[in-house]
Amino acid sequence: MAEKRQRESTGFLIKQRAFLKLYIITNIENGRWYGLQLLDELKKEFKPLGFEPQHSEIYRALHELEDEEQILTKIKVKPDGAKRKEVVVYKIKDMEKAKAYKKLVKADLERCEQLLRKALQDNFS
Amino acid sequence: MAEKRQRESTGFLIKQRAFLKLYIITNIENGRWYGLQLLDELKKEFKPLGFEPQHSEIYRALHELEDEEQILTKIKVKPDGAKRKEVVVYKIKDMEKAKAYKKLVKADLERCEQLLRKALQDNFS
DNA sequence: AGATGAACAGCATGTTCATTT
DNA sequence: AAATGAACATGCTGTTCATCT
Repeated sequence: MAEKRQRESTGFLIKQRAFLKLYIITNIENGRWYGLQLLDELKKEFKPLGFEPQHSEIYRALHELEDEEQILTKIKVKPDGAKRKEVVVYKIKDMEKAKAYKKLVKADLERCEQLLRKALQDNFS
Repeated sequence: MAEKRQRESTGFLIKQRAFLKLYIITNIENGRWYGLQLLDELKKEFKPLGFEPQHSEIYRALHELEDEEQILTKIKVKPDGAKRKEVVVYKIKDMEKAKAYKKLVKADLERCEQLLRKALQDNFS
């Protein structure tokens, strides 16, 4: 029944998922958001830099932040006028874990920045 | 018989393959190199930043630079003492293409740097 | 149409194996 | 063992489909 060996990272650049999780946490620290709302916001932010995330990645990030990281909880909210579908709004569940997660990602972002910086220096000067 | 639709990039960070190709070109501009030699050199360079590329990625990068990009050519060389296997050494075949490729990657690296920079600013200040 | 979620599919890349000297 | 190359395996993420209001 097929052992599944897991695969190691070679430590290249940060994954999109982690990058988005960081932004999601920060946004939710400042108020409640639901999935597509976050998608719109992030698309708007990154489009000038050529990056347009996909809705499914946002949902996957949210689900992992809830189930695995245990950083967020969700509340289902029926919107006002209510001809639209109910919305799944998230808020911070564990502020300590949120902080710890952000700290990790920060370190990785800085490492990645150094990698890119180094590449620019090593290959163009 | 199964049409294969191809998939678009969302434009997140640069791929490892392109990153390595850039370094390979630059190294080969300054002399001849073969695969494992490049691997050792690059591992040494990046290890302090937590990145350790794999031998197969180097070979794939070299093969693509030869076959698809048409930037390199190879020469098989029998090493001196010659108890070791012959070595596949590469040199620049098309300098113009090499320059053009590097220019593209440079632009992408700068874009990626901005993305990371932005993330650090947006989430930590 | 707006929102959420899951299934499906491709692709980049990590892992292993084969071959040669 | 050093070197090259290819086959195989897995995880990330893009695409599509289903369901609901």
